[in-house]
Amino acid sequence: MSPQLAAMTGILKDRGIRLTAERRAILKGIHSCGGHFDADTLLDHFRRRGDRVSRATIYRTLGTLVEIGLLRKIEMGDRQSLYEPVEGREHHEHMICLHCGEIIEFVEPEIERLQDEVCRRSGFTPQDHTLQIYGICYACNCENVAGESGTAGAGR
Amino acid sequence: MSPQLAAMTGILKDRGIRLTAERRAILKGIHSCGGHFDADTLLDHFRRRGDRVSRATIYRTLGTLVEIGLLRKIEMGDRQSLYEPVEGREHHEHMICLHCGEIIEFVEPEIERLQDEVCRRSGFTPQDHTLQIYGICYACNCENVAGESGTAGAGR
DNA sequence: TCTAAATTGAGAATCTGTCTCAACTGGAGA
DNA sequence: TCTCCAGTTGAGACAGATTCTCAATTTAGA
Repeated sequence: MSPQLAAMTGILKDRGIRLTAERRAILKGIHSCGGHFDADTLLDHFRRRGDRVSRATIYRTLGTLVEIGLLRKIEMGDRQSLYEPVEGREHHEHMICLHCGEIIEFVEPEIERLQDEVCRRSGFTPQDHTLQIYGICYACNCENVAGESGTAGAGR
Repeated sequence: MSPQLAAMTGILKDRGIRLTAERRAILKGIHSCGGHFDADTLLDHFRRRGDRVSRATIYRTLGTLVEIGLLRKIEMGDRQSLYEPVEGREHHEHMICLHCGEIIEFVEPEIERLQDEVCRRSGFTPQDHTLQIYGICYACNCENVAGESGTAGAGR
């Protein structure tokens, strides 16, 4: 068991959340997915491996993991939510490539500070925020310059 | 017909988009709604007035208006989209009160500038972005200090 | 006025996600 | 190790927003 996985299961135990076979599988699945993933990807992952974890359990468990701070939920606007492990990483925002779907993380503390300032000015108490920049990533830009086959497509 | 409405219909004509009775009604409805609205609000608006515009037409037309830049679509994360007229207004972001649902607009050019800088650094070509801050608005803050009935509720 | 093409309406379909409830199970205590 | 029960699960119904389908209708140019 990887140290991260061990840490996660430890946190569940500490919180008095039962370590069921399904939850173990989901934690493992999250790590094998790497970065960002959605509920359906995880469901497919289990189906392909022959593990049986129901849709309801996946959604429930992802919700629990968000609640206890092990995952972060990112609302993508295309009415599908993505999740990403938090594991002590800095709070970051996302650039999303409309061409290849790549998600690039970035950290810009000055933006965070300005947001806080805006809130203070309006007497607004911030609890959470999302900043997403949609556009074309470096790789797709290069490709397009090379290929130049016309419109990039990829909705939104 | 208001000058804004005239301008909007002019834009539709210029684009070769047919001016049907339903589209006229939707344009008028958008203006009478004022600020932010969702597809369902618009549908209700028509139902109450006795106008008959189908749900499909509303969604289709709103999509068209976003496409040609007359409306801006705001994804709220609770998997319902809001729309707002663009009509030459400055690009702004939103603070959303989790308690009363109030949407407060704000402009912060410095944040925009920093975003552009981040993109430039990554070779990312930005096309659009969304920044939403969730929290508790001034009015609800005051109310809570006065009432102090416990948790504010309102999920997320 | 005619006509082709665009648009509409009604309701089915889809897509995420949540809920229900009977069956199951982890793990604390005996 | 055994028991027990509160917490969990699975299957599928359900929900809400949005999109799709396709026949009927309408717009706008000729």
